[in-house]
Amino acid sequence: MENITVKLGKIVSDAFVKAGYGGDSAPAVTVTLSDRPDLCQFQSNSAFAYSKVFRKAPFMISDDVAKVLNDSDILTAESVKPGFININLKDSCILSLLQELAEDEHYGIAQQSGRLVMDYGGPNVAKPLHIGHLRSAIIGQSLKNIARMCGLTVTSDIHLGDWGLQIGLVIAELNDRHPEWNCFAEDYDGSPVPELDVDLLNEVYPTASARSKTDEAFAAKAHTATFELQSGRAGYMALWREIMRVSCEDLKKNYDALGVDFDCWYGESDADKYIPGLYALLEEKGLSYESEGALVVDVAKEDDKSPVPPIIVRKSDNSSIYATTDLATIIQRQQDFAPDMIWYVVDNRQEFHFTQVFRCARRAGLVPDDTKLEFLGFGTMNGKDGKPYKTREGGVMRLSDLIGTVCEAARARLDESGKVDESEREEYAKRIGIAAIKFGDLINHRSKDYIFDLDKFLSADGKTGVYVLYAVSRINSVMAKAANEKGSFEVISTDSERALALKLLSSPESFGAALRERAPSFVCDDMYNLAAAFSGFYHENRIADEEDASKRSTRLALCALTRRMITAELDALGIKPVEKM
RNA sequence: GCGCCUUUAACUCAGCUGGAUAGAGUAACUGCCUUCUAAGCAGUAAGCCACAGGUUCGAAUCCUGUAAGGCGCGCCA
Repeated sequence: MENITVKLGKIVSDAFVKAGYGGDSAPAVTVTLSDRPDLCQFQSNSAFAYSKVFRKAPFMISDDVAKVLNDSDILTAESVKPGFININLKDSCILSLLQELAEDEHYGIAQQSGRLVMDYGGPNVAKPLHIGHLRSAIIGQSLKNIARMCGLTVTSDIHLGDWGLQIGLVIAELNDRHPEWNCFAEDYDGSPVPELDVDLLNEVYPTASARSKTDEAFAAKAHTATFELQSGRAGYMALWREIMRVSCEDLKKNYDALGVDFDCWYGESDADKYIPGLYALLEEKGLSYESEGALVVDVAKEDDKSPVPPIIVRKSDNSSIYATTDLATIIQRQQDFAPDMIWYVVDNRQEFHFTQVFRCARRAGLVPDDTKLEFLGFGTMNGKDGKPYKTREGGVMRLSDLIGTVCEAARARLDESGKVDESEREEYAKRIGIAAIKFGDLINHRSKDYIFDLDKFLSADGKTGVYVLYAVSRINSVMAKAANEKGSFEVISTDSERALALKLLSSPESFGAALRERAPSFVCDDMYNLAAAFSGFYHENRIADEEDASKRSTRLALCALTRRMITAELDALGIKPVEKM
């Protein structure tokens, strides 16, 4: 289905031509939602642009165009000084557009095509998920859903950090503690390695990481272990597989709880087999050379405002580095998926690194020239003091702790209200908690830092995920009262009905905006506004017990369509609604 | 030092390619539950859009500069 402003844009554009303002030099005509809802529903400011080309006062042009537009039987137009064209849809038109929207299988979202690979999540194995991992997961998941709803073919890849120094650190630390383990023997025989558990891993990594900063000998051991692992040392590989088993199981559990999933659970290690080919290609094209013992590729450009140093593709100890695996992964993705775009949903602070990686990939021709490699950076979650969020104890908050705390608050509120059966409260509390967390994050623009306020999440008043779920549960409730009645769009009799209707018609555009800007906040914000429009409508009109049949029928149809649209938006944001609350 | 980002109401943030009176939520203050869920609705108050120039008929929005804060700048990811 065509977006409403696009549809109107064409009509107004035709009117410009009919009014005598055509030709190749004529600017594009645009129609937008009105900035002044008290004056009109939609507006076009194109007469201003036309006045420059046609050397005529804007008002004279808008006047001519409005006259033509008023011949239409679906809208009324008014020319307002200095040159605005104010447009209102006739109610009959609104009603038929609502019907069209209700029948559209894509929720009115304009469809596009393309193949997209998305890289998000990016957790390191052997490290617990903390709130620093939250944004990549939920922004990535949401962008994936949005892209799919817009018609794109998307493959998502978690891109585990499973092949770098962090693994070497864990191996070195375990080796120190348990030198007797079979996997550390030079002549490891392939027998099963000792079983690990996630709590152990979660403790070992931070310890090893801290130790490497002060203990040079230990750091050297970790580097050696990393290199030997990457070289395929059997005992280390066996231990690595055990680390992976334990860690991935735990990661899956955490991502499941968040409602985040991935089509591929590839890691840096899966790119390993493309590394020799990468080195060969770089060598063959004469791009790589040795510098201070490392293998590097120049990626500077003449118009760089500040010097861009060469990218290191192989460390001086011969082991690979994140640039290596990122480049090799591009080869893998090109080979497996031949995407039109690859999106990286990664912390803003990695932008420079990806600039280097993308430039190197271009120089080496790892993907066709028209394949887009995009860095979609996200901002940091800061505490109320504006610094990276820390718990009261000063540590980093575990993701599972955050989810638990917020869900507990939701549970307490459900217990208090008593609207939900005991048997369903736990599940509903989880959904409400996750909704609060996801909405609270996604309402912020992807690329900006934001202040994370746990108290705000717990109170859940106002512009929150809870508000939206509450609106949905009220729709459920009112529709249940008239369950045997289908509803149809017959008549608009109040302003709040019309406001809701117009909001519904414009909602699909938020998906296009979110996709174009690669930012779920557009859908999130629209969803809130739709829920708010519904709340106003709900309070001002009787619905299930309205006596006039046409009004009742229309209002029920509005409820059904609102629920459908909000549900689609919730779905896009990875939020599950609840039946009641 | 160089580069990138941010600066809008007391607080947290919107503000699309420049356009008509700069918008939400929170906090504050008023009203509204014997009628479909008050986790709600309606309203009041609150803004030299960081500062200074410039472009334009018109600037929170574009350009230049200044200030404050954040982030990044070869062998972590």
